[in-house]
Amino acid sequence: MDTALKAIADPRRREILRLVWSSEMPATDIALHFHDVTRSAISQHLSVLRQANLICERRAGNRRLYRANVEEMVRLRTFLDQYWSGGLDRLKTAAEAAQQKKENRHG
Amino acid sequence: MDTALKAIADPRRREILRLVWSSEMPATDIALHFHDVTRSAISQHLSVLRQANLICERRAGNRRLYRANVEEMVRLRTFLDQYWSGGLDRLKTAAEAAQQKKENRHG
DNA sequence: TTCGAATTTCAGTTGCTTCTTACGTAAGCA
DNA sequence: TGCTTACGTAAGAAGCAACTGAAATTCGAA
Repeated sequence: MDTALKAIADPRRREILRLVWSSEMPATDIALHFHDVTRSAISQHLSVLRQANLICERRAGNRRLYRANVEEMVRLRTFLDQYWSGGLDRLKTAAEAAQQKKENRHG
Repeated sequence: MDTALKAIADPRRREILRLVWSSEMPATDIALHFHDVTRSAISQHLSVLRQANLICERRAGNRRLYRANVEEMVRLRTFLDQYWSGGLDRLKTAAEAAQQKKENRHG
């Protein structure tokens, strides 16, 4: 989970995921979207995403087609949601406790 | 936003945020929760979180009290939500397009 | 088999992250 | 004033991350 979080912390990798979310795309096409780095760099980003299990690779002849692993993306979002809602729950509990205290003082 | 994402990509920093989410806590107490690193390391994590605007600092005499910047946390979550829902939207559009194509073929 | 295209992998550089130890500083107390 | 507590900051080690350019791999085509 930590690997995935680190993977999406990079804007280039988020952009790659965006490209391959709704349809698969060959590595070259992905690389063409980035004018400031080499293909090699993109290939390495793809490798990071693959290790984080955030993309799937399919070979078709000469090419390698990538697409986002939506299941894993959803799992990551669930993890984040739980993290946030856990925090908000504690905040709520703390607010209620403070309220209780106040009422006790004034009652 | 990127700074914030990188900040929460670290499990120790997520744990710190969890500690100070619902109530403020002095640096020493925060550090005491971590038995495997020095106080200095925690201080540096706090500095990373502060630069990401994810925590607020308040000085009280000798001490420095930290608490999560909930507004910023919410903003970060919103950003992530938009990222995900953007992806799911594209996925939906792509699925509909594929469906349309299929119907055209068969019609 | 030989060539070219698509793509990864390797080697090397540069810069960032995380950590430790040591030091600096400000507030509070004797 | 001098000591202690609660911190941050500096300096340096070790490891990791992001790149580039060159070499290797793998497939399709001639």
